[in-house]
Amino acid sequence: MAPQDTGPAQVVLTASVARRYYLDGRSKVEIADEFGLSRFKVARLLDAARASGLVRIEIRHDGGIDVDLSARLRDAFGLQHAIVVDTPDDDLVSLREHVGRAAAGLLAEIITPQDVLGLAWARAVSAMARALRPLPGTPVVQLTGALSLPDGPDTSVDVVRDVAAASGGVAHCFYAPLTVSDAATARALRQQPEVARAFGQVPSVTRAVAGVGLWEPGQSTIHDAASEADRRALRELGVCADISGVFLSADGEPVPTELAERMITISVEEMRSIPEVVVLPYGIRKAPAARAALRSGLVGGIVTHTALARAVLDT
Amino acid sequence: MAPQDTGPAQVVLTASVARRYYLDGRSKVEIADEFGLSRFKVARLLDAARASGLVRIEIRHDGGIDVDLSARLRDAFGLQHAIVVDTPDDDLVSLREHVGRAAAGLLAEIITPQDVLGLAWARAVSAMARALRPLPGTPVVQLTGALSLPDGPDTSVDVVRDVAAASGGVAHCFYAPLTVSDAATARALRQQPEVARAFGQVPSVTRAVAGVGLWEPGQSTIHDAASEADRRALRELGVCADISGVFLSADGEPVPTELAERMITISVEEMRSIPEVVVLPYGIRKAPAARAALRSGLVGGIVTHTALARAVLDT
DNA sequence: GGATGCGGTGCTCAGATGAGCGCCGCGCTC
DNA sequence: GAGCGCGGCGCTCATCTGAGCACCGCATCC
Repeated sequence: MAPQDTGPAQVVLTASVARRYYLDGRSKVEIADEFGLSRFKVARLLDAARASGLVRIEIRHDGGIDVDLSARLRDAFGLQHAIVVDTPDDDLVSLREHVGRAAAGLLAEIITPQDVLGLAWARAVSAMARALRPLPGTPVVQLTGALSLPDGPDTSVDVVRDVAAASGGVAHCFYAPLTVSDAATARALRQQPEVARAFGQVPSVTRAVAGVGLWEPGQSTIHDAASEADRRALRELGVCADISGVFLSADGEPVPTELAERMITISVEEMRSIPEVVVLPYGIRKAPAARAALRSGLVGGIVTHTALARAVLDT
Repeated sequence: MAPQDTGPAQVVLTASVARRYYLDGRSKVEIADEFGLSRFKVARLLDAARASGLVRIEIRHDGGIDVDLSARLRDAFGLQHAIVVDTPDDDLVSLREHVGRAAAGLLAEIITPQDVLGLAWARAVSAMARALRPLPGTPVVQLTGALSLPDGPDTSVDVVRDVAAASGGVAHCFYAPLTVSDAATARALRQQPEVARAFGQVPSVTRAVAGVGLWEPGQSTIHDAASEADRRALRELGVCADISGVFLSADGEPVPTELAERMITISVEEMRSIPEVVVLPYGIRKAPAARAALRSGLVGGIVTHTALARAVLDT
C-alpha cells in the first residue's frame, strides 16, 4: 500500500533542490520560494539528500598530499604541522625526494623574516635544501657537525650555506665533525669560536629541521658511522631513535649516552627550547623511530609519506 | 620570493576545516573556536576549498533515474513531473519496460485516494500497469476504445481492470473498438450506456496516463492500424503526434481530423481539462512527437529515457 | 618621505538557519 | 467509534552566516 520510501518525483525534486543549494549556492529561503515549499521542507529535503547519498561531498587533494592522514597525524600527536606525502612508492631515494620537496614547501610557507632556522644534518634535510625556493632573508644556524658520507655530496655545512644563500640570510656554520673519539675533544671543539658562535645562536632558533634515525643498521647515519661498541651500548640502553644526535627510547624518553658527549650537536634541552622542530622520517621501517620522535614532545612538525604515517597511526 | 599560492600546511588546514564543516556538520563558529581562527577566516577557507576543488560536491542518483535531465525537462516545459530513466539501452521493448516501471513508481507516488485516474491505451501504459504496485483505492477510467494487437496480451479494457483491481477502486471500463469505419457508428457507440458512463467520468479525472505516437510506420499503434488513406490524409494535415487519439502538429497544435471522429476516445477539450496528463514516450525516433506533446500544453508529466530526453532538449 | 594600491583581516547588521516544539491528519487498536 | 501513536509540517527564537565595509601592514612608486 505504501508507495516506496521515496518515489521518483520526490527524488527528482530533491535533486533539483540539492543542485540549487549546493551547486548554485542559493539560500534555502530562495529555493523555498522558487519551488513553493517552506524553508523547513527544503532543509529536510536537503538532509534527506545527504542521508540518502544523493548528495556526496568528498574532500580530496590531488597535489600529492594526503590531507586526511596529515590531519589525523597532526591531531593524534598535537603537532603544529603535519604533511603526509601521498606516494605509493617504497623506494627510499624516491621517498626522500618527495618528503624533501614537501618539507621545502612547508618551510617556504611557515618561515617568516623574523624566524631563525636551525638545520640538523640528514639526507632528507639535504633533499629539502635542494628543493628549497627562496626564503625571506632568514638566518640559518647549523645544529650538527659534519658527517662525511661517501655517497652524499652535501655535508651539514653545505646545506646550511646553501639554504642561507637561498634565503639571503646569515649562515651560522662551522667546520667540525659530527662525532669525535672522546668527550674531551668534543668539549674542546665546542669551545672553538666558530662552533661556539653557531651554538650561541641556538637559543634564538625558532624553527629547526631534522631527520629521524632508527637505531638499526642502515636506518641511521649516526648508527652506521658509530663503532660496533657504540652501536651495542646504545642498543642496550634501549635507544630506539635519534633526532639530530638526541637519542630516544621507543616511548620517546631522552636517553643520556656517552656517545652523545662525543658529538658536536645540540642537547635535549636546547632542542626542547626550539619552538618548532620539524622532522622528516621516511621509509616504512622507521615507524618505531617516528613514533618515538612524535611521543618525545620534542617535535612540533613532521613531513613524511603515507605508508609511514599509517604505520605510526595504526599502533 | 612568494611561497606558492597555498602551501602544504595551508592545504591540510583547509581540508581539516572542510571536513569538520561538510562532513562532521559543525558550524563555522565551532570550527573557528576549535582551530583558533575567526569565523570569517573559516568561511574564507571554505570558499577557497570549494573554489580550488578540494571539496567536491556531486549530485548523483544510482537508482536508474537521471535526476539532472529530469529536472531540465521539467523546467524546460513547465511540467509538474518529469522522470528520465537512465538507461543506455536502445531496444524498444527494454525501454518500454523501464519507462513503464518508472511510471508505475511515479503513479504510486503521486496518486491519492482523492484522485481519479484515466488510462489511455498504449503499450507503455500496459507495461506500467504490469509494474504497478497497489494504489490507494483510486477509481480508474478508461479513456480509449480497445485496439486488438496481435502481440499485445492486454487491451485497454484489461489494463483498466487490472489497475482498478490493484488499486481496489472502481473500474469505469467499456468494450468498444478504438476506431470504427464511420463517424455515425462512433457517435452511436459513444451513446451506449457503458461507454457513456465511462466518458461521463472524464470530467472528474485528475490524472491520466497515455502513450505518445509518432505519425509514421511502426511509431504509432493508431497509425499502423489506420488505412493507407487515413495515414496519408493525416500526414497531409501535418499530423506529427498522437496522444490517446488526439492528433498534434509538430509544434503541438491540435489538428482536427476526420479520423478522430471515427474514434472512441476523448476530445482535445476533455484532455485539456484533465489536471495532469502523463505521457510515456520512448525510443529515440519519437523525439518530434515527444516535443509536439510537450509543446501542446496538454501534458503535465512525462516519463521517458535519457536518449529521448536529450534529443527533445537539444533542439 | 609620503602617497598609493593591494591582500588579508575582522567588524556590523540584516537576513538565513537550526533545534525544539506543538499541531494536524492518518492509520491502528480495542 | 474513541483513544493512541506516529510521521509530516511549519512555527518561534536563539544562533549562525554573508555582504559589505573599514582597518592594517606591506610593498611600490613618485
